[in-house]
Amino acid sequence: MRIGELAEATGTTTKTLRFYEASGLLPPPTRTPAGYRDYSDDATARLDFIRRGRAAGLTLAQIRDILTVRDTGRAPCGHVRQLLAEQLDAIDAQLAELHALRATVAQLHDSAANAEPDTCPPAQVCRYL
Amino acid sequence: MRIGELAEATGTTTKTLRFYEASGLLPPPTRTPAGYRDYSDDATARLDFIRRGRAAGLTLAQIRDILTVRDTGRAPCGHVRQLLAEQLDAIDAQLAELHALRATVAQLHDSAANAEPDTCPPAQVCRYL
DNA sequence: ATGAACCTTCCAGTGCACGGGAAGGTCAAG
DNA sequence: CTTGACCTTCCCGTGCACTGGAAGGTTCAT
Repeated sequence: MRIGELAEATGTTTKTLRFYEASGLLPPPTRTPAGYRDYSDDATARLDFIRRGRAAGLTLAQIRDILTVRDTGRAPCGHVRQLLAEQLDAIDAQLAELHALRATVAQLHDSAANAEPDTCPPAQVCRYL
Repeated sequence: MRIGELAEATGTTTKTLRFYEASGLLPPPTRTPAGYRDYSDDATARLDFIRRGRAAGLTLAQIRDILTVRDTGRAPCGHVRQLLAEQLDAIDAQLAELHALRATVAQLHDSAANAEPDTCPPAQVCRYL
């Protein structure tokens, strides 16, 4: 498939796909005689993985590290385990912070929802936050 | 308190404090006769709020919106509730994605931890990922 | 064979959240 | 009265993840 089709299929842009290739996230695909990029089907799975990682806040460098280990396989297994453990720790830390923020925002929202409309007259400071 | 003390007290830098002021996150403090910034104590609480939001992945623009509403208080209460609800939704979506990523990374890590060392001979592709 | 819709490389710019460092003013200690 | 640590503004640089646009080649339908 050509770059435009892959971009369409994965909900991204041709610009981003070339950028990912230059950044080492996508392996250089084969080319047609005219020089067009010709992607195989597993590119979509790879891009889905990248998209999931991005949506969860991983950097491209982190995602590239995981993919590189997967691709080369020459890294010692201990290194793979360590890398995955580090990613798990990072994700857990992020989850903890996100849960904490959710709690405070939820509390603010509850007090705003439970307040009487009359307790917030115009021209007075709104103390929901 | 002066800008250096405030930076020290909140674990940030004078550069960041001036940047926050220019970005509308911190109100311009009073000045000493010499032109030095002279912060009141509630600046530390405000910066703690900013720090919590940042740690959880909110942008400065989102934090500024919340702070602006709090400061002016002239926004209708419905707007405040809506803003908080949107933040909650965004946080929940981020949490869901982060949980999903955690699950896949945890699975990879488990299979790596449970694998026999001998099943990963050198020069063979490591299929932990 | 011509026009639209693709594709190529390359270079430059964007938005975010700062950080570096210059050039100069201020303040307390010795 | 000088030294050093602070402060001021101003402007440029950085890293990340793209995004825009120029200049040109390819493919395909009409």
